[in-house]
Amino acid sequence: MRGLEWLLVRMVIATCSVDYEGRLTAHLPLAMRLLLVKADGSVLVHSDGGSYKPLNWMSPPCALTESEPEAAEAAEGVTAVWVVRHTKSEDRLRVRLHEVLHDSSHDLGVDPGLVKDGVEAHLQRLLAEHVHTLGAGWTLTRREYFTPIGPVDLLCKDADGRTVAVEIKRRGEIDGVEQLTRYLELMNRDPHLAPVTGVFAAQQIKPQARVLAEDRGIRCVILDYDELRGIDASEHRLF
Amino acid sequence: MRGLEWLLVRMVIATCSVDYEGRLTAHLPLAMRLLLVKADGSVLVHSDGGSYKPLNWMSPPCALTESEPEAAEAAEGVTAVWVVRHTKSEDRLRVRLHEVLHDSSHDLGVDPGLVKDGVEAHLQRLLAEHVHTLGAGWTLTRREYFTPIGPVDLLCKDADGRTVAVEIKRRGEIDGVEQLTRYLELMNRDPHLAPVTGVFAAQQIKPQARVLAEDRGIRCVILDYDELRGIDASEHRLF
DNA sequence: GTGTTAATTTCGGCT
DNA sequence: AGCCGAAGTTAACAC
Repeated sequence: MRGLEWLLVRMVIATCSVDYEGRLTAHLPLAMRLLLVKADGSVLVHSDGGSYKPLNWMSPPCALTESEPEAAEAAEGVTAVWVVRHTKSEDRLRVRLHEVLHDSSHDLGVDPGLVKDGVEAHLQRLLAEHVHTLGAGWTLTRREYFTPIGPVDLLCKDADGRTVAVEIKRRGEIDGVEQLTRYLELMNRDPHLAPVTGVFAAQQIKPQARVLAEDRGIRCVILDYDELRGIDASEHRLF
Repeated sequence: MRGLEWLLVRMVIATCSVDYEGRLTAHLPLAMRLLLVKADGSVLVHSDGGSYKPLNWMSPPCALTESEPEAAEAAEGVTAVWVVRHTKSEDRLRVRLHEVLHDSSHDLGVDPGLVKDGVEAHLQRLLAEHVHTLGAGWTLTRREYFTPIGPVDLLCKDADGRTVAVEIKRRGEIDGVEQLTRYLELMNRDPHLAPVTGVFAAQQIKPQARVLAEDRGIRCVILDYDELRGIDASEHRLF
């Protein structure tokens, strides 16, 4: 039971080489690196640069086995060998440690978790409240209008009462255009709804997505999150 | 100049709260966490669980400023404040440190980098060399055959001289079928190319992707990377 | 549990 | 430098 274990993070600074075998094969030559072993057995191999992604890693659920090096390895300077095996798949990570400069463990306890704001769901809510930004006289029929193949983000009517399906993305790519196209095809088969036109609304629209959308008669609209949010200056400044 | 700096990784274990403002707004309540500061100024906030992704972070290029807490913060137990600003954008990360249990820095030096093998590019090269595995008498016309909406992985001719477009994926999902479908639609509009049929080739094909592909008359082929690579038994077993 | 979609995606390749 | 597609994507959410 995880609740009975110590929730420790282990930090090791050591020269090491790393081999991964699983969905692909990968190798890290001998160098000084930071090794993190989390409470759930997962292992992260970090260098001192790059982004948050480790050079190599093993995701939970997995288990670490620490063992003595074989004679041939010891002769090359290996002082310890870690083998991390994924519990469900055949993925394996092997870390050969040479010189260890630091090795400490710390109890972190449980984490309350991250609170987010400003993702796609918020864009949808904001645009639903300000649907007039899509055109004068536009009105909202429904948010999350359900079809057999999934929900249409917004169903609107323009000033002339024509039905418009709106697909909202933070970043507009080809996938989103395909998604909206499927909805439009389906809805235009329904004589109660047809004709339905489409709007592809996103904070950013990639050129290829725009070309595809406009080729299919779908209008592209760039959304400005701050503008939609309006001057809600009530929010306090953190910085 | 980065070359003149010490390439250090700093590891801090501390109770802290974290606020991020940038592409979204996010907050981490007060808890014990691991903070990593890399040589390029990037910061990672890790808990003791989850995957390799930090709870919160700042990607390079960025700069960290460590400062004293304001009086109100100090009264709440804050002992230090880190502000990490992204150099190119308005992204900001604020870490309020309370109790610090560990704080050490280590020189890692430069990393030789990761060597990968077995990704999609290799599959494409291998299948191009062994296009006969798709059918007796098949020949390769072109790799990366360009269309206005993107490159077709392989363009082949079958034993009867009919043109076939091959889409290669490591893992075959619906997106890949949609992609191939778009290519086929486009190419079949061109009287010089039409008729063109499709092959969806992947190491693994999800059932829904297979159904969609076959419903559209696209043949599905499972690729065996080891088989394509041949019996290169020279490679030694690591595990 | 399986499948689908979003992500502060990150990362590499190519134009 | 920007754009595009893959990733050992990971993670959240719906069914």
